[in-house]
Amino acid sequence: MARWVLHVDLDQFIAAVEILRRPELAGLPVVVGGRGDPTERAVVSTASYEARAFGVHSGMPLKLAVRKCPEAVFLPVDGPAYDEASAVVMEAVRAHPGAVVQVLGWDEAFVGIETPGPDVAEAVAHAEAIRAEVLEASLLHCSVGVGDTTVRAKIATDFGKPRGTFVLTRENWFEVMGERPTTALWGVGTRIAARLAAHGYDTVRQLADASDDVLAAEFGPRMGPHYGRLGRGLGATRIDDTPWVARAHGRETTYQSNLTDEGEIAAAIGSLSAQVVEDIRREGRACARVHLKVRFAPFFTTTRIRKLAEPTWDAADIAATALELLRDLGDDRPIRLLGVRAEMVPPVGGYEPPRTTGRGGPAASPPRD
DNA sequence: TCTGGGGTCCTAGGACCC
DNA sequence: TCTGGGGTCCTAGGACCC
Repeated sequence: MARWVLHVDLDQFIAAVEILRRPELAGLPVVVGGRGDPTERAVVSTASYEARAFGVHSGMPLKLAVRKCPEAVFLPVDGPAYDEASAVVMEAVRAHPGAVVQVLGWDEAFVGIETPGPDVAEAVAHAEAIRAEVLEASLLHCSVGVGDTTVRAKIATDFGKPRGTFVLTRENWFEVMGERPTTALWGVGTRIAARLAAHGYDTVRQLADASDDVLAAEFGPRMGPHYGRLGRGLGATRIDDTPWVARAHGRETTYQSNLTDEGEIAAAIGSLSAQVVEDIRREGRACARVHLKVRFAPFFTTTRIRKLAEPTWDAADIAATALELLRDLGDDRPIRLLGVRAEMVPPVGGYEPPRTTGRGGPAASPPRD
């Protein structure tokens, strides 16, 4: 018997959902982001493959996207539509025989599979079946990475895109990844890569061979060795389908014109706090700590945290604490962005694994003792 | 070009207690 | 006068992912 990790990832998910309900957009460059107005301060959530051919990609300001591709169709983000499509997809994945499913976001999930024999072809057969089942249920195409760890499966998916399957295991890890830059790893961004490069670790293979002592001295006793393991493709081999429990909910808004007026700022914090309270009420857990995030013009962002004397459900308490945090900053530059986050009282007994799911979260977290 | 909005986790250092 | 070592709690800040 062998254990495999599959990573299922929908192709251009958000754009695909939009094209599904507006078939006349098929084959056109489609860019989804913000309110769909490329003159506003907002960024691209997803671009269709046709738009990507013009150099448009996720995270790019809409203002830049429209320059790169003036003929693109710009659409607003419609979260509820993606929630609905995602639910259909995940239901199809969960229905696959033997699948243990850990959802990572709207458009991706890990699937644990056990096969009778050791041959990876058996895992690939599951991957192909899941792709067909997802397509049948949702009319959406996906790609699947097959691996012997979460890290390898996750990275494999990119090589399978679009509409394909790719296998990445101990057997071909270094052959495929060894000479690639460390940023090709899930969990290594440009900052970490720069610090690794300062020690002479530029490629995945160099990181894999790095000394744990050097890594620990640079990144700490937990994260250092963790990066070494990433370089070797190591990660979880077993998928945990424990439902994810939110730690916090937050709301933030980038204002089309900067805020300077005190009353305007207080009103903005009040509105954000009210939205946050709606979200934590749905969870049934009170707010224990308030986080304030502020981006001052031109582009300086900072956050502050304050624990509340007593957990609260009251938006006015949260707003008052957020305003206090802002006042304590003593910075009166114009504000581009405000965010209020409510960190919730942990459930009795603390949080169960998995810790790294929900939308976002550090990709492959180091193991905890 | 001008940088969203939703998240999670790690590290470091200070305060405080024993 | 000089001041250990362990533990916990808290905040600030950084990093990453989708």
